[in-house]
Amino acid sequence: MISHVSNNYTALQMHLVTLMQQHRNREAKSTQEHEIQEVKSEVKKDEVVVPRQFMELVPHSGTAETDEMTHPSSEERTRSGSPPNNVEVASKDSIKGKNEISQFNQEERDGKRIDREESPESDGWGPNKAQKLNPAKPIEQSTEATMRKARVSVRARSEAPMISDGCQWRKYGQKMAKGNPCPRAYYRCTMAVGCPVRKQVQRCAEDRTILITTYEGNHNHPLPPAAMAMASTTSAAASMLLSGSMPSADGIMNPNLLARTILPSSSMATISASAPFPTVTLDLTQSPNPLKFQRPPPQFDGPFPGQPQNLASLSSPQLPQSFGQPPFNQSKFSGLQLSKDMGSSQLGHPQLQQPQLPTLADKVSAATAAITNDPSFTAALAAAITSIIGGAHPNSSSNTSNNDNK
DNA sequence: CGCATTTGACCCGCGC
DNA sequence: GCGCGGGTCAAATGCG
Repeated sequence: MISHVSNNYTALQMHLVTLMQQHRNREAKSTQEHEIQEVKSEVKKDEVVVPRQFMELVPHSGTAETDEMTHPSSEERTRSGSPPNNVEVASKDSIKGKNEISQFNQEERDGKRIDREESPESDGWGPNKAQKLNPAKPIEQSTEATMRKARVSVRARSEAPMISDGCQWRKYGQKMAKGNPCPRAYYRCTMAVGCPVRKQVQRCAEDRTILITTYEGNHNHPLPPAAMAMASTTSAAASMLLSGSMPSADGIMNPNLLARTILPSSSMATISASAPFPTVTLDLTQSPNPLKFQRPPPQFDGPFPGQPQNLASLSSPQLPQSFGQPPFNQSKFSGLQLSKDMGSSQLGHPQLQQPQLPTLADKVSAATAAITNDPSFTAALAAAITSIIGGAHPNSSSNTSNNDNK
């Protein structure tokens, strides 16, 4: 049934894109007789709905990260390297509440942002310091803070005090969090001087075997393969969340809607925008529970009951990519249903599962891809999970990630 | 001795 | 304005 729904949904998307393109062509012809401003407004409208988000999301995929690996220093500085930085541009505009962005403007602001962000980083990580340094730009600062606060949280069962994720971390603080008898530990990345990435590690209050690791920020240095998976997840997640927060007449995407979209079907990846900071949660603690598949399919009865078209518009920017592989989505999606209860067993024996059966990462990727049609996000999710599950196998991690990208 | 960790102090935002 | 909680700093401490 889910495959059927997915089929219909895909067909609907294709139809929508076709209509939009026809509409656009017609407008382009007819507006030759109209005023130039009218033409501009149409074009802008289209840019906001389709190419803009496409432009933001695509570079955040694994390929962008790979570029960083091969050209770490110079590339990083010119285009700032860290995907959510682009997101910041989007959210900045979202706060300003204007849909007047063009690609040119975006580049221009990107340049400004680099200059802004470089100084606080070289000065240390403190957002407080950053705020003190630039007291004259409250709006942009708050947006920047929002960008930086986009987080990826990973829940996994582990007896160890910290999950090995390929990076080097230094503990810089520990606090007792309210409502949790277990202390929360604060770490920052020490693989490069001035790397802004931080993470928090805390045990779940309800189940202390569950370790909750929350990542924040983007690395400013090349990463080992195992660490890259997690980093790309952070980037893609932040990208997804914040690009979805931008306003438009069509309501491109709402994180709450997205959360409702992903949650009921996979129960593995959830997105929360209601938290103090937008957070993606990867839940790797799911115990086998076949009954979950008895649940009804996702119902879009969320906070936006009258706007099912939001879902279509959110996915449409990725259509050119996702349309190239509908069989991929569908087949893997059904694979998820068949073998989801392998999730916990794979945690213990990742290497045994790969040759014959789809990996857990494949399944999550397929599930989220089928729903979101966002290749960069789903690939990153899959890579992250592979990274965690196969923490001792960085090669398999990167391979799986690459395969997912393909 | 150098580095990492610990831990109390401090800062800041937010709600009342 | 005040208190609270989250997050960070930095001196003290521990460890190899």
